[in-house]
Amino acid sequence: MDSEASLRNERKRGSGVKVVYDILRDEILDLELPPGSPIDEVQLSERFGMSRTPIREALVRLAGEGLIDTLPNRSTMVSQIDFLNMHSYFDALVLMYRVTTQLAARYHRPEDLEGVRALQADFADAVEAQDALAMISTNAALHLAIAEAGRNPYFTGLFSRLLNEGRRLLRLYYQSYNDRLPRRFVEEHDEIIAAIETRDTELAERLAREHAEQIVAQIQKLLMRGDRLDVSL
Amino acid sequence: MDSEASLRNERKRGSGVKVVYDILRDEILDLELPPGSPIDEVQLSERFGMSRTPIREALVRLAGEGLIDTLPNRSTMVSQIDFLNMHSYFDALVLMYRVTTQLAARYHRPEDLEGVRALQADFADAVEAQDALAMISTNAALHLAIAEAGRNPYFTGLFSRLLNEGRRLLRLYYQSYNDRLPRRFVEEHDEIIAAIETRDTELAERLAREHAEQIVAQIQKLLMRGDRLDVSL
DNA sequence: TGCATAATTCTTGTCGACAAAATATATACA
DNA sequence: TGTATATATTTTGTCGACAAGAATTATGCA
Repeated sequence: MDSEASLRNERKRGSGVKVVYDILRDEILDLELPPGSPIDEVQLSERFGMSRTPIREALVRLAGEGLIDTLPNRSTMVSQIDFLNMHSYFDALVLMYRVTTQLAARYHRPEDLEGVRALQADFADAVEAQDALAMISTNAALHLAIAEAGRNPYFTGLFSRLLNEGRRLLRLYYQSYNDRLPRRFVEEHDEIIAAIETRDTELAERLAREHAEQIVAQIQKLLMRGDRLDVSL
Repeated sequence: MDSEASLRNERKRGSGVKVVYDILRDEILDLELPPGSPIDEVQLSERFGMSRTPIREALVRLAGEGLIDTLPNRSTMVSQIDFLNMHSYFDALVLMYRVTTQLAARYHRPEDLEGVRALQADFADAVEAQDALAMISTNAALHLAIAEAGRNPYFTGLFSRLLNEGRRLLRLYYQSYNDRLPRRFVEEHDEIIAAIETRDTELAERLAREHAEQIVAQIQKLLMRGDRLDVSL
């Protein structure tokens, strides 16, 4: 348990908050810290072997991204997944898929596509291996790389946040995620990348929309089945 | 200057960071702290009469929203306005105008429009009074109220951030902003509100787009004229 | 026993201090 | 005089401590 605390003295000055932030962020997105988990500052400070000050700064950052909720003067906990307003999430997700892909078709440079193709290969591997967790993260990385080729930091920022939310959401269901459908996603990705390469903005946008709607429909189907893990609303 | 510091003892526990955050945020958006201004923690702690700890947490929040840039172990300063990638900003702004207005037409409740109309009246007053600063802020408040009637926090959040950026940007030019054109904006607002009320999503979206493009063209014209204040790129 | 109040424990927000980086200044040497 | 090294100063990141609120437990009273 003190594998992290033992880094106490070999840590570079100023890296403290970033370490805590990165680790907690991953644990939240991977549901190792499920929604509603209490966040105890002193416990964290013991775990990471540092004082509460850098811990707190990391928590402020996490709160800024909506990953934790802080009640003033009272406890702070991992934020809930809002199943009631899910359509807001899907609307935003689909729109960001569309617009980032379209902008990528317009503004990408050839060298951008190398990275994108590498990530698409990773995604294909994950699908082939039926590794749902890897699928989730490689899919997010792929689409984020496409978004970055579109070179609009405002859209990329929101999209990144939405994909993270999705990572948390999908993690809820990843057991039921290994049917044959994802294989279609690989082909869809290939078509999207081709449309980007030929700078066909209209086609890229349309394919991205269809792709996004596929994904949303898939998630909604999972949501409807109600075989989700026991996590409070 | 110690009018803020004198609140030392009458301040409620926990309100410190919020006070500092709000004040600094306003000062940055109003260009009282122009881009590039150095942020000195000890100076702020003296000014607000509190220790550096709450100051720092406020700065972390500001950095999270991109309003200040923090070089590790080195100085932190008010973030620059990125004139080179302005088109990214305009793209995002126009899209958020469109989508939030469209969603408002779909999802608003009648009582939402009361608030919207009140803010539109404020905007009309500001235009009538040729008060450019008030125009900027009332216009932002109006469109944000419309966005909130659309009930998608992801879009509202991004839009809010963009409108803030715009507030900072327009503040650069507000002297040259008092020609006759804004009067058209009042009428356009009225049309948009009417379209929302009749739940004509398509019309609302189209009007919002035209409105946004008007505004963007107006800003770009100001940018091109080059008569901007002396602020470093 | 049930409920309201008081005492106690825990957690959070803030503070002052200190040490590591970085910056500025001074000194040495060519 | 100019450059390089050493010293001093400033600024930032972190720490341990403490006090205010909230949560919890204990106590008193009907």
